[in-house]
Amino acid sequence: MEPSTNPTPDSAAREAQDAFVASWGQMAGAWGISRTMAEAHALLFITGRAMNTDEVMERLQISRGNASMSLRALLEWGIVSKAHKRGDRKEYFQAEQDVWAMFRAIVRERLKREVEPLIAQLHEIRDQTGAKRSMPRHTINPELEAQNARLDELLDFLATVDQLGQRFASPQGRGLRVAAKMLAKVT
Amino acid sequence: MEPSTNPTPDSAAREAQDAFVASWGQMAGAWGISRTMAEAHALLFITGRAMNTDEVMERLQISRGNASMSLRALLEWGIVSKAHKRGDRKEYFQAEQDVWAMFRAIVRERLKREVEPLIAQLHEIRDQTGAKRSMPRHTINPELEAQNARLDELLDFLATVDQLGQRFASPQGRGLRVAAKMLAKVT
DNA sequence: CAGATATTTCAGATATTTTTGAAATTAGTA
DNA sequence: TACTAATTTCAAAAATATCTGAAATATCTG
Repeated sequence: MEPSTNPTPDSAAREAQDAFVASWGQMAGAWGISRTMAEAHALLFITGRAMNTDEVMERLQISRGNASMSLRALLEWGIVSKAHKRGDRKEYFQAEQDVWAMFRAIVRERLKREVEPLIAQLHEIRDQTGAKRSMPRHTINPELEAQNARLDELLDFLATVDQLGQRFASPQGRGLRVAAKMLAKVT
Repeated sequence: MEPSTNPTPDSAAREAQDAFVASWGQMAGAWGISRTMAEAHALLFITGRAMNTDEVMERLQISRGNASMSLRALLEWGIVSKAHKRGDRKEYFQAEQDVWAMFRAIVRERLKREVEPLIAQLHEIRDQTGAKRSMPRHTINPELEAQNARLDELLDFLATVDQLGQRFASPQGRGLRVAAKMLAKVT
């Protein structure tokens, strides 16, 4: 004897997992990643298990290629890591279980991929239309000056975001969690 | 005499604008909004002018329908506002010029659209598999307990994010700018 | 090393999102 | 109110992004 213990063994857990995967997957679009990638992450996170490619494929009903690419991407984001099982040649994947560490990894990666390149591009654009201070008098053009001021403001903002992010999302990053909890309390 | 002042009057400003629009537009995908929406915002922000639909269409080379939808979406995000010119029946649109106010509006909107609905959904899922503390003894299932603990951790995290966001991105929101500048300095 | 298994890659197929453009609606003017 | 201009809507078209599946590559095992 072994099946048919009760109505269903832990189908409740299973259903909750599926619902979680679906919810997490819905968010994907709004954050610029593919649904599958979000779902794979959700599955690994909520089950807390290390799963191999075939298990993920099966559970999410996706192709091998898709599973491979999605899991790789999650590794690159640093929120999933590899694991191995003795006597099993397959690679296993497990999600970072510390929610704050996961969040820090995501912030770090977005800064690196999106904010920093943007800052670099904006600096180039800014330099196209004159150095920060003092230009030859005759060059002064109020419109251009105003435009440059807007760019400078934006660059200043982005630099602050980047600095703050760097500091509080550093891998050890005691920072954020403590700061957040503290700030959240202060009314 | 009027054209051909020099090589080009303020074509430099124009070129910088185009470059800025392109850079800003590139980010769109990663943040889950359409390229056009980002470009329209970039255009209004960098020029600092109030423009009507036709000007935006012309400048970005997009259709009327697209311009209408994109500008409307920007209004809903609260980072663009309407303006009117005397003797002109057209609606004009201008971007919020304060970068920090713009950022606050975006954060507020993302919390409302993405984080809060997610929290609600996760609570439902959480409730499916048992109340937070104390269950009938016989129901205890270590796997399920662990899964619920993960959900609780995540919910706790999201609640903190939401609270913090609410506080520092409130419309007046002195909060963030000051806090950010302060925190950024502390080494 | 040879064979077996696992993983990656990527061209083509699918699915999703975005855009167009013209008809319907709304708002302004005389 | 009748007319005109401005704006919105939305079905269909176009553009993008995502996914599949099988071939190519890499890795493991004896």
